[in-house]
Amino acid sequence: MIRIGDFSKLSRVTVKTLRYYDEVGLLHPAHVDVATGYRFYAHDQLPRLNRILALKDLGFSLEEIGHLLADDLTTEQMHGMLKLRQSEISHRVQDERERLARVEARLRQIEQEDVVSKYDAVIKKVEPIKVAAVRDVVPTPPDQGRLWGELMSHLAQHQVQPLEPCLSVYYDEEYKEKDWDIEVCMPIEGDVPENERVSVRELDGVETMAYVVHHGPFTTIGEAYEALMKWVSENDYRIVGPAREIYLRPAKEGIQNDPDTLTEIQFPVEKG
Amino acid sequence: MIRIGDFSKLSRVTVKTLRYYDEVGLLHPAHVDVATGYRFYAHDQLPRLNRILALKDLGFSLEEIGHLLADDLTTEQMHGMLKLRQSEISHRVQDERERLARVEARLRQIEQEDVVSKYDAVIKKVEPIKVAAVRDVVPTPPDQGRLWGELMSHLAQHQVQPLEPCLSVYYDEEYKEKDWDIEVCMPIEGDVPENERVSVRELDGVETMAYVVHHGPFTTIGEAYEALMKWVSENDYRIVGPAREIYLRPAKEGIQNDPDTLTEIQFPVEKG
DNA sequence: CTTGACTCTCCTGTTAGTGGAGGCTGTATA
DNA sequence: TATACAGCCTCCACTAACAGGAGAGTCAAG
Repeated sequence: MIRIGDFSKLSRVTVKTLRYYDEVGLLHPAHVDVATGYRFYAHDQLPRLNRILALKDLGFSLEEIGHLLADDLTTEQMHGMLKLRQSEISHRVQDERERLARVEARLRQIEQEDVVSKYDAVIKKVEPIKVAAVRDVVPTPPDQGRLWGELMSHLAQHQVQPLEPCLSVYYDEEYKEKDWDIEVCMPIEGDVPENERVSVRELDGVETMAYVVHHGPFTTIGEAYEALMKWVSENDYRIVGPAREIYLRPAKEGIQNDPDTLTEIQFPVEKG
Repeated sequence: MIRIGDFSKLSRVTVKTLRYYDEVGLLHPAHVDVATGYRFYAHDQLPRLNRILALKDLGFSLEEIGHLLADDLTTEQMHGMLKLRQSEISHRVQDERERLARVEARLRQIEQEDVVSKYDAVIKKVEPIKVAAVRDVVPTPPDQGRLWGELMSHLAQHQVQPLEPCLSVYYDEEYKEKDWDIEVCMPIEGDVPENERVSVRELDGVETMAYVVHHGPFTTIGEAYEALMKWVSENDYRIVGPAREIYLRPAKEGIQNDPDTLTEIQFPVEKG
């Protein structure tokens, strides 16, 4: 019979941990003195403790270890648990490696430009969203105001309450000097009749959407695009769909340099 | 002014999380109604929230993010934090990859032998330990009994209380049919005079000691050695020192096949 | 006025233990 | 034999970053 302190030295497991394993039922002492509550361990409990340590080392939780030890499972079951563990760990490895790549991209950015970017790119998931939309080719982005006029008057005409926030989709794949293919969208609930100018449809949901939020006048929105595109390429993503601009707080009617607008720029992306 | 639910939809951050960030001081709402306690956010709080998400994505804790946002730090400080993060993450990646290798080694073992080994190899750290020892070449391991006799009588002669557990060190690098170079060791406290047979010294501590515990008669201890050596090679370690046998519960005087002995077998190892 | 959606605070639970307070127990020494 | 002290006990609080839920108050629409 070995007292807890000696068993702790023998096994190199702290006394606290041994008591905890007793409490959660992983390893009860061979004998407990009823009068004093002292725990006494037997030598032959060491193999069990070592099995616990080995399984912990493989990444199993204490609860899983409890089942593994209690259920006396078959080789196939053990095999299955290990397979599961394997896939979980390799996912974690993958995640951490991507995180590492992001950190390194940030480091490179700081080293090259010696300044911390004001833009923070993040990935999120975007749900599908029902919108009323007008799509057309306009000379320059500010000219989309005309499309907004069309869309809003159509909605007003049918007494549909638009939801917040509105957005535009930019379909051109490369940069253009003029003639932009733009769709202006208003999220709606319920139904609105379509016509030859106004369509009603669902914008696709996107699993991995990279985005930044631009705070400032529209005239400097190019910086946000630049920052986001740089982040996308440095983090080994590629753009797989049209960009969106979400007008979180739009400019006052037609004022192009309202200094207090808030615009989210989104790119659907995929790894590689 | 945006209510918490809408701000949650806008940012794709749960209401619970927003309340938590308020509580820990990461992001207080722009305004809180004193009467109702309702939180109201402003559009221009989104960039800050996105910065929080981006930093979280890089692996910073919320506490670190708090400092990063509050202290308005220099480029060099940011650089330093990122470097630290980089090294932490790459360590984690390394750890997880080693864990993955261990899981895969177990899987291979199950697939090849279709049976779950009764031995569980684990790595632990071993502290230096002061011992009295007798080292000599003996024909076969069971002949070390003679050395034990010498050692014990010396200790008894000087009235030194031996500590538990005793151990042997096996110095031969390759397997031998006969003539084993063995040192028998008794941990002691305090001082004992040496003589030409008995030395007193410190056994080295070992950072990474691989070990298994053998439960059963000495005659089958070969299986434990085999299992440990297999584990060592499968997990890409190599043996970098003499093996030790720790007699956790020794056999009754000279009985080679006491079925209830407990022996720990240790190999100092290194990665690669 | 009622309904239902939204919000509030407060409490508990999550992992695998660690740290500490306050109080027994067992042994060695004076 | 008294006492010091190491070792042991239980119970409680704490960790990170929230999630889930109870019970109660708030708001706008019908």
